[in-house]
Amino acid sequence: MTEFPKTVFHVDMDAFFVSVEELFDPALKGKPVVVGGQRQERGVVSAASYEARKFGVHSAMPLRTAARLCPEATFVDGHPDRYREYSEKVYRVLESFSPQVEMVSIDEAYVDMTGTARLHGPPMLAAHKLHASMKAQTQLNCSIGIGASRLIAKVCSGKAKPHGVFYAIPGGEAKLLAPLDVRDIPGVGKVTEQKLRGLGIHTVGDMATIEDRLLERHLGKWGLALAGKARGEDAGAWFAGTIGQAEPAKSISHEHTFNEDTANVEQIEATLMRLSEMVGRRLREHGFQARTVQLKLRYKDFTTITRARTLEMPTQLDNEIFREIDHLFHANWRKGAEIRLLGVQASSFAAPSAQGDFLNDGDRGRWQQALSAVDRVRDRFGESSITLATGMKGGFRERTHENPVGLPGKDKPVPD
DNA sequence: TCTGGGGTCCTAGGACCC
DNA sequence: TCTGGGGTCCTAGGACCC
Repeated sequence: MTEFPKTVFHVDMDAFFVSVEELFDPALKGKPVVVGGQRQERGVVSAASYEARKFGVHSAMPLRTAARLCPEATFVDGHPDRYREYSEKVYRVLESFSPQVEMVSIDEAYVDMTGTARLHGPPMLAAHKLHASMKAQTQLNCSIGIGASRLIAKVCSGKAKPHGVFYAIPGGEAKLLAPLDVRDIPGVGKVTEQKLRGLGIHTVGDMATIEDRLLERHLGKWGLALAGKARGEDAGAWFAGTIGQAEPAKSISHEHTFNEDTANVEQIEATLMRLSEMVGRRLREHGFQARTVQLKLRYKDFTTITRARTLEMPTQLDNEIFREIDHLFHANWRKGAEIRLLGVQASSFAAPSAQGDFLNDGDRGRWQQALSAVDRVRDRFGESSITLATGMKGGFRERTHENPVGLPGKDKPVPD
């Protein structure tokens, strides 16, 4: 048996959000486009077209900054549903090239192409076939990096942008990495970069000359991992590991930044209720029961706290989540202080409990049934068709928008 | 020009148990 | 009796990614 050389593709969609928006509005093509919100809004750029990038606009930049740098840009709200839909199309294309596909984000994936030469030809040929197939089936462009490990492939896809292929021939990894800025290594952010600069380390090559223990002392576990490998030894194994199915989620969260800071308790509680509903809904969708519930609170001055509580009984119910969150809020809010952001997170998922016990559990059972009914209404009429009231004592109080739907109190029948 | 939203992983300290 | 140490759970904060 011949050992096939490990061949990993890192496939990165080009300006993904912008490209998807262009499919829905072809007039955007060739123009500077900023996705993420309107020009005067509080928020940041999710994605910028290559035309907008020429003006210095890039993702994570405040929208208002982008508007100043590029006044002629068209600002577009993001459409997560569209991106998810296209992400699935991308996945299906990749899956037709190899069974080992791992989406690492909505617009990026690792594909293990080891041993596929008979089917798809050598790596460069396979990559060009993938380009063509991607374009034909999704109308989108991607960039492809090829290497003997995830890290090498990832670095290569960066070099391939836009709409190119970059192949690191096995054996040349250390040479490829040496001139790179430390910041190009995934996992090295602003803070780590500054620490490294303080040690006189600017490139991956510099890193190779530093003693392991020094890196470990300054960067901990991660530093140690970087150290040996920067020398090129075992470079092929950086982040090597099985490429396969995504792991199940470990947490589910929603957060909201107010357009204007607020200390209005009703507005705050309404927001916490809405966030709790969104989290509960997704827990039920996934069949998860969460043991830990966490509140996130960011004040006007950007100081941020999180406060968590682990429950005796895991839950997936909006009202139980909200009860904990509301309690955490009142126990920790500096009363009267203006709030910029609120967040609700659920984590520590328990194995799905015995359904029977749960459903027969009196009050909780009724809530479970009522919320399932709410989920069905939302499936049919949209998210905004129905919402629970805040300050819920006892059963539901109805509060509806355009599409009024009555919710049951706990003694009333559940509608279908 | 103030700084989104949804995630993962790591560190560190305290409680608690053996 | 004057004080060990390992393991696990929980909480809070922070770095980082797209």
